[in-house]
Amino acid sequence: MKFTLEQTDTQTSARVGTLETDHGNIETPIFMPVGTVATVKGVHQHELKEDIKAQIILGNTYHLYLRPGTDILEKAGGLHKFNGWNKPILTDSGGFQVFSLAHRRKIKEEGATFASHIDGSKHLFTPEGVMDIQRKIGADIIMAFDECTPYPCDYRYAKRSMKMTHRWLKRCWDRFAETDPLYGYEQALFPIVQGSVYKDLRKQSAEEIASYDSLGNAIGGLSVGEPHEDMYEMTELVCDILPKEKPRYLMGVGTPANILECIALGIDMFDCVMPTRNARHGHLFTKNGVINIKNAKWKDDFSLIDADAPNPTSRFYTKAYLRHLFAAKELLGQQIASIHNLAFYLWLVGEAREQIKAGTFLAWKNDLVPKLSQRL
RNA sequence: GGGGGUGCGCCGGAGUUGGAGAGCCGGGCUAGACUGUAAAUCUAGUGACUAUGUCUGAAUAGGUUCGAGUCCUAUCACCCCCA
Repeated sequence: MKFTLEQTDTQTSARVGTLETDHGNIETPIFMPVGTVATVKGVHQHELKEDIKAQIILGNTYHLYLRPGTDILEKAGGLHKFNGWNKPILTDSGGFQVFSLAHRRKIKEEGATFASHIDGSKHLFTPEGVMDIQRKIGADIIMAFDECTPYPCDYRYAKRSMKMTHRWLKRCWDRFAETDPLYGYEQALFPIVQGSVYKDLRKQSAEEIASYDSLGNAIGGLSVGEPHEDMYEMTELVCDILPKEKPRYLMGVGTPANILECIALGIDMFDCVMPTRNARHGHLFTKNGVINIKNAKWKDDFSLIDADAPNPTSRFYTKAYLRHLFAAKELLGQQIASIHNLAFYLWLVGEAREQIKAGTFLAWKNDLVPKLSQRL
């Protein structure tokens, strides 16, 4: 795996690069659709490739380990073969589930014990075990096992948690180093910066993560409810410390505006459930603002969902039809909306890339950001 | 034509053995939320008005009663049985 930094913006810290993997190249900045349980909900792989233009998708270690289970994924020959997606995959480690399933788990130095959200069975996730599971799943990029701290989080807890995440990282790193990929292609382990919203902790953590000879680095523990200013401040601080020649992945972010602002701060990779989850709830993103397609005002609006969209699906169906599908609770509505939102997110990062290359990124971003949150 | 039954919110249920209702549960409708997915989920509102309150309201019109959605009479509508 190799990252080439091709260009850096002169007015901001935005970058253009290419990450080469054994499953193909990823042009950064990039947005990675989330496919927690081996599927980007409601979207076919061919739609991801042809309509949405996704270059890499996510899976989740915790969910895939519980179902279908690593034995099935090994028999299939890895997640790529199992779900038919032959481009790059990144798996999250289960660190986010330490946060989101907080009341179902206990954290110890050894690892985290979960009560399965499916059947209540108990499972111990250790840094070593999570590396082994991710070897079996076979993603191109795998994530260190961390604790994603909640917001708000008091300083003492944030500091103690961060230090444990660092110790867990060492254990992940060692296990990763002493094991090999199972399916004949390279895997890369990305460590994760923590430290909540505390500058000194973020600095310490970024320095610790930067000391590893990783192929890329991630920033976690943000977009958990903190003010946007805090998110941006922490991102900027951490980006200044992380090595420039390696890709930087901001985990779980975000809104279209968040993504543009964080590209400007030097982030190369993003993932978020927002485009897919909100799509299923009738919330569409466009470059002119957001549409709640369930609203009555769209019932006889026969204009296209997004006449300017780069993808065919958004230029094929009308708003009135899509609203009808949501009103009737027809599955196709959620599928169309998911394709639309993901295609918009991929357009957004692709256009950002072009604007950086052209030297017009800052003006373009500043013009677009206020429009993105307008309600249509 | 005769007999029996049922009528309250946009709809479907529940409930009301004369005593507190703008009112229980679903649905529908109208909005809102959603950031490394326990999420095709969750929350709120949904009689009117001059609106932190007031008024009207249990098919319609009367009656009995301190008090009626509940009892009585008539009418109307729907359902069932008989002819």
